[in-house]
Amino acid sequence: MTDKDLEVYDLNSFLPFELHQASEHLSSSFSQIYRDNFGMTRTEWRVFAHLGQSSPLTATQIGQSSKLHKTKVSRAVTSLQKRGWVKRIESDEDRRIQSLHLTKTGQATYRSLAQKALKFDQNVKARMGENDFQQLLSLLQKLQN
Amino acid sequence: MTDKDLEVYDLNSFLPFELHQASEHLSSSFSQIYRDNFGMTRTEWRVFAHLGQSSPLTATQIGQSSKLHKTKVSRAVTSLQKRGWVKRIESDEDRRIQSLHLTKTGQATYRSLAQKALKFDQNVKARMGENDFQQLLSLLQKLQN
DNA sequence: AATTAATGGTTACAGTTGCAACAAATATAA
DNA sequence: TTATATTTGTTGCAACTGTAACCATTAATT
Repeated sequence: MTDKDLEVYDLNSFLPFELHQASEHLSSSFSQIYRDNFGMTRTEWRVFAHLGQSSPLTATQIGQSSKLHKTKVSRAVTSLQKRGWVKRIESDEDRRIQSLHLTKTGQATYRSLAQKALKFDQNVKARMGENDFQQLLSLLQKLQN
Repeated sequence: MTDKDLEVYDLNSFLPFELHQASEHLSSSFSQIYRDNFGMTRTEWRVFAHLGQSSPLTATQIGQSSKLHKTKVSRAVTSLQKRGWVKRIESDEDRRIQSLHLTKTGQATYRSLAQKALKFDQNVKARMGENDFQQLLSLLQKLQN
């Protein structure tokens, strides 16, 4: 194998890998918080947070904006509902659709977790520096267009 | 809920979410390639690529640098070995350790996939622009320190 | 109106995963 | 040496996941 070949086959900066590792790094670190405090799985937390930020949402909408598979969303919603954090309201116009909301308890739980999440984010921001943090966010968004 | 509260609980730029979504976006897009061409799973591809880039590696080393759980690594190695892409060589010095290599066939497969991966990366780079791409990579690396 | 297609969401099943417990080998301590 | 702790890697089991098939409802076509 020549040097040129080595260059060609070098994946040290393959973007999907770097993204995955950075993502795993942060997510697994934050997962301790919702797991230890509320026994949520990663999927449940993601769905829950989407509902905390804007509700009502349909399952399909959550799937689109969270990029989670629809069966994952379906199961997470069922589980969150069983624990009393989410309630479903059937639509009168289209009876296939349920609009999903947080319950009172769910809202309180969300506030607690969201505050921890923001604290977490601020730690990262402090470590990276404000500029780099903002730039990273905007580059990530740009990537998805 | 006051405006100030809303601001506090807004997670629209929660970094773990953005990273996850960007990561999923790219990974699921590239996964078609190794799945369709070689029937590899995502975990297998990650392990395989690490071995393609530098070998020999031990399972523990792969786990550390890929940030994959050790059971995932263990199972991926077993599977890759069964398909004839990876071989294990037991260490004489420490018989707990196996050094892992690609076979001849594995190397050829790696070259094929790595080229596709680089093409994929270059597409992303072209869409984002060279500068943004490089900056994103370096910010991701910075994040993990 | 009757038939067909499309949409929202759930579920059965098989495959994948993470945790905890484990065996085997090596390192450390008594 | 013997006992204890640590490290490397695998496995049983329960939980989680993706695919495909499915039901119910609504939209489009005839």
